[in-house]
Amino acid sequence: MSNSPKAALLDEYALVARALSSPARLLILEQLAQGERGVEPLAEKTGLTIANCSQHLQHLRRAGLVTSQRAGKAVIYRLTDAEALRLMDLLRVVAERNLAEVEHILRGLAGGEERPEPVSRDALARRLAEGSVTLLDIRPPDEFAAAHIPGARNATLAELEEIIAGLDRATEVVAYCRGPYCIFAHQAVAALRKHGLDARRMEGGLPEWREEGRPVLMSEG
Amino acid sequence: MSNSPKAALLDEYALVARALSSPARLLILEQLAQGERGVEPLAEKTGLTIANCSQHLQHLRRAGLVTSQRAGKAVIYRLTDAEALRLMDLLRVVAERNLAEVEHILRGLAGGEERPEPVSRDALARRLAEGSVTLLDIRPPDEFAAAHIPGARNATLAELEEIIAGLDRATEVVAYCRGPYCIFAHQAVAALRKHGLDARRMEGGLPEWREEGRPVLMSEG
DNA sequence: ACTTCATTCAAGCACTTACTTGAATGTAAC
DNA sequence: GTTACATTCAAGTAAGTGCTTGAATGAAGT
Repeated sequence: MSNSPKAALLDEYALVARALSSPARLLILEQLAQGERGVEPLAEKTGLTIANCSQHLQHLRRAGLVTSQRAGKAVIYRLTDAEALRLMDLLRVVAERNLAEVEHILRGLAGGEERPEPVSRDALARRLAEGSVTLLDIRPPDEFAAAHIPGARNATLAELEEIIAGLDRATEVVAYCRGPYCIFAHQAVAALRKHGLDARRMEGGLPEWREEGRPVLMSEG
Repeated sequence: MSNSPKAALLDEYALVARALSSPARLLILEQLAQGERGVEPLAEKTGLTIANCSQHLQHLRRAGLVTSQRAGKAVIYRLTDAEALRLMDLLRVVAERNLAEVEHILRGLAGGEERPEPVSRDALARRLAEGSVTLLDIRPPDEFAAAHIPGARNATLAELEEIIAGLDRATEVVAYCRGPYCIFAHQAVAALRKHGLDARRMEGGLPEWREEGRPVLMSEG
């Protein structure tokens, strides 16, 4: 029934899935989804040792999900293409739809607040154009500096409490963060709603926004 | 940086990917993509022992990719939703795009023949309506009997050589099979082209055709 | 209740994977 | 060339995975 070439193909497909089957590698992919990175920055952001991070990166490269390129002493990794991003997102979608545990965790993140539907990127773009929305970028300042959506205001979760008082309570707040696997926006929305503000998440994150060719402010180039 | 709920979410996403990271489970999913099945038929089709197959199925169920349901003494498994199908297909797309090994295997399947672009399901549907195409279903007879595209003629690879002589050489032949991971159609197209016929594969397989709501002839219901 | 049958569970084995540590590679600057 | 630095390699250990075997569950029919 299954001759050799079929088995060989399945091995390759399974290899791709296997590359996605480690939480550490998903963390790395989340970082790479935001932009290309060297090994050391990736290791620092993900909390892995450098050697371990390098091994994971090679695993991802073997699976075709990332590519690497030397730049002087450093090796720069990046996602191979947008399909990698889609694969990451689809994993999340399947898990959110079908796994009760995920639903439970997301409810916990909302901290008792209701969990409104996210705002589509299309809708957000329209409302940004007409100025009828406050956009918050809930990521570390260095990532905000590297790239963010024009018009967004940067705030970490820690800073959020301080700036809430200064926000216009009449306009809706939309929060976004790294993307597929980032929970900052979830937590920010919960905090904002706890203070009575009308807050929602943007659907997806910065990588998806950029992938669609929408405007992004970048630090270099 | 990564607090506990985030790690818990990543564990769940990784669990989904892990479920897809075994060739045996991909084989099972390929079967389930065609329709719901009990454990024993799945074990037989995939060449796994029943106990082993059952374990794989439970792995897939924990990942939310399949659901089960008792029917008398038997337990019927099926794909949870169309997202599972998309995930399977995206795995294949990434592998075909980025892994040289996959390209190599597919060239080998073509047996030296050129490898034409597949026919889109839309185009095939139109040409079926106007009768300008010969449609071949390259699957085992039992699977053909269970469900197939109206107007298709069933032929296994073994039978193909015999029927080639009887085919109208003026009309293009389109072959399809199980879907994402099935190579029967690839091999059939190579054999047909070797005999000088104008043959191409249908894009995807029966599961994708059915998923789009196109007509399917089924044995029961 | 007993038997039959499909499926699942549990234990054991060979094999693989993730992470750590320390050495090796390769590039750039002096 | 020597030194410094980023990354990769290699070896070792603990934990996990896939498959097999044989027993256990649970539903149907007698």
